[in-house]
Amino acid sequence: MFKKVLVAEDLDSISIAVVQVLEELQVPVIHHVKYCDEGLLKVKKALAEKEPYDLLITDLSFKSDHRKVNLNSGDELIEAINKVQPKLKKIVFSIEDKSYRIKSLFNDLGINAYVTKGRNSISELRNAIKSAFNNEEKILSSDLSFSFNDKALIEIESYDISILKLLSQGYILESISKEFKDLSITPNGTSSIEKRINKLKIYFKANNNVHLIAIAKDFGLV
Amino acid sequence: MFKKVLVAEDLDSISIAVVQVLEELQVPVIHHVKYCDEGLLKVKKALAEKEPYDLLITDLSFKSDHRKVNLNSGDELIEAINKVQPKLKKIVFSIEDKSYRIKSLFNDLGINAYVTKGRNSISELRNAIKSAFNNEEKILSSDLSFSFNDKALIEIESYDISILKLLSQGYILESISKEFKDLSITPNGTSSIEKRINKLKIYFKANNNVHLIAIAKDFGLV
DNA sequence: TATAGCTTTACGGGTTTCCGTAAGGATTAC
DNA sequence: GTAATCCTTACGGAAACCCGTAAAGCTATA
Repeated sequence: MFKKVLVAEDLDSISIAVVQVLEELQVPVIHHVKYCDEGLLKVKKALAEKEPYDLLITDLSFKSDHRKVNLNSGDELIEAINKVQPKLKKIVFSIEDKSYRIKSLFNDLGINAYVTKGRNSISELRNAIKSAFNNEEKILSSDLSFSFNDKALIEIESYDISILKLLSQGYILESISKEFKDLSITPNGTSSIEKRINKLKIYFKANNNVHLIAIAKDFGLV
Repeated sequence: MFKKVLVAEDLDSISIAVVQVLEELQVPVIHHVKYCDEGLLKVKKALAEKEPYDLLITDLSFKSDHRKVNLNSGDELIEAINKVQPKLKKIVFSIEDKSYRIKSLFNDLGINAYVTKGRNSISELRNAIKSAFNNEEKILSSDLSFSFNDKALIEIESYDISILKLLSQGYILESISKEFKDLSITPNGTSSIEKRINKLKIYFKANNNVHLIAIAKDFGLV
């Protein structure tokens, strides 16, 4: 079994249960942090001391409070860790169940397992830890119904997300076009952007921009 | 201390910790349900058997799965329970931290305490349980900064929410006006609705309708 | 009843979205 | 090299919005 595991989870009510699982599995060293920044620090320190972690279990969303932080989310934490210890095994344990988000975690951040917080998530988590230890790949908790071959959501790319984000911030077409030109994102003609928005509206069956953004919010795309 | 407590919480990772707290406080009877429907059933049954619960601790949002349910949220559960056992003490334990939502829980549903899931929520929860037992009123976990005298959000009423909801569903002004006439909600002229939207835009500092809905989604108003 | 004050509705013009058509440019096929 | 195709951009008219102003309706008060 794993020898040294780091848990990044802000909610104390949840971390208690996660730590319990690890204890059951007889992991000798279990560390727990409530902030992503702390997590990165611990990983770096462990590396420096030549006693690196061999597993990270992290949540995605962390509440913000008075404290100033650099890393705001599990995504950012993983991205930062990938720069210093890319081979660290990573399990994400989160309430998020949007396939788009989860796919990008596997494809872009190289996580080993994804477990959704749910009614039986503790046993799912236990299994995921075991599977990860046995070098299985792309482990998904069983209540997630989508498959990786499902082309539907994968086709929404970062370009679309950028548009949706700016729209949700109150930008009008012309401003988006300008912004894209500044960032040299192409295509950046108002017309192309309009067309892309149109595709998104058809795809998500939205009546208008307002509706589209409401749906995008529901899907967790922005 | 309380003698018989019902916990409604779908996430097993959290309910474990909640039950632990109750055990520490030496509550003799602790029941736990993962669905709101079950919760209502248990309350009714306990009443019928003349051994009613004296405390409910419930989450607000419950994940939906294959199972068909009548009650989808903690709000609905409380509303239903209020019809059969209005004097049951109620603590809400949720991640939600939007003052508008929380205020309505106290004012409309008569809950006794609200504890946000956070980095120190277990001790907050313990304190809230004790305070509720001592008949304190309107108990708020300490990380919530708003006050009940704060007029800001309380002025957003159900009329505004209705508008925001329809907007987020892709309705245009004219359709909203028609819908309101059908439901005999007044005012229902397109102009009045437009004016109200305008107020909301000023209030939330939104540039346009798209922006407004994005913000409303963030605030959990729709 | 008359008047003032507020709310609701109506109206109009400027802006943005919405949606179809088409021109210009790049890439691919042959 | 040329044609076909796709992608990007431009344009224009109708619909919906944004926002200010004014009329109509309601309520309270004297």
